[in-house]
Amino acid sequence: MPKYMTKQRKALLSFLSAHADEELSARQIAQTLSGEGISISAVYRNLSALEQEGKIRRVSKNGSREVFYQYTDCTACKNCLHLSCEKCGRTYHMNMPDADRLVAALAQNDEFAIDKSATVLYGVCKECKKQ
Amino acid sequence: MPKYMTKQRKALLSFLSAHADEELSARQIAQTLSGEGISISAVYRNLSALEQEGKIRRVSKNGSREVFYQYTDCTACKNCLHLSCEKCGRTYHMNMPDADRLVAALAQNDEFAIDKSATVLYGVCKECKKQ
DNA sequence: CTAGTTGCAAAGAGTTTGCATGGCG
DNA sequence: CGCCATGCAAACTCTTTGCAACTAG
Repeated sequence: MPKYMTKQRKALLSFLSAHADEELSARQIAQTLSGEGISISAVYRNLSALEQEGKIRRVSKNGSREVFYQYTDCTACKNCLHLSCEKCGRTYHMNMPDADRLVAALAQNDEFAIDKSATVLYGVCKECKKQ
Repeated sequence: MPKYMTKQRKALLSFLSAHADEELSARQIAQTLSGEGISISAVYRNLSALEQEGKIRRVSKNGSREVFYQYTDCTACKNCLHLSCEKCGRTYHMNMPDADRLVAALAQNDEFAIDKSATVLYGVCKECKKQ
């Protein structure tokens, strides 16, 4: 819950919104914004704050220790599945009817109750498949 | 590809096979086996070797930097989806027909080609749901 | 015997934290 | 002006690596 709008936070927010739904590492962000005069610790502190506010999602690939951040209003999609493209790194939000159909199918066959908010499906998206 | 069967490797393998499909951290393993006279570096080196041999899977929850290891022959299930129970931490291997049906359904609706080997579905398993 | 393994300690990478300084409101 | 946020450097955690000593085959 930030109280002041510092120039560092402003720079971070503007950078993030210009790269919505992309996977960015803290290093990547700090490096790009180094010209704006923001330190790596300020980046981390602001990312944590944004995460707590629900404006950002932390993501990581299975089995990897690398963590990325995504500017995505996650309060808006508590009930949808996420698809992550391995080529471009973009996250797609699966609309609820489709998600529910998929989840229901699985519940029926394997008696496994999927947690939609924790699950991410990896693959290749429509756009990247074309190329 | 290990050449010698040292007492350390023996202890590690016996511990792992006693906890097949469970998620274990390197620390956890090293701590439990400290009585057997195995150092943390030997644990890491052996885990890496086992991973390369395909006898172990590295897993991590989305958004977390914590990595766990699972004694699971992953060469056997290159073509099946994995279900991970958030309660007991066990991994279930979804049989291929079901997995393919799910993947096909998604490909049709959203034109997204799922990568089965990279995807893990999180939720609660049959057993844990009962309790 | 001799090459693969181990233990230790040092080196790394990524992230967090304490504290004095600086700036938003 | 007062409190919040920043920068810096130190601390931390997890993992990897170099090297000499040890040991399985």
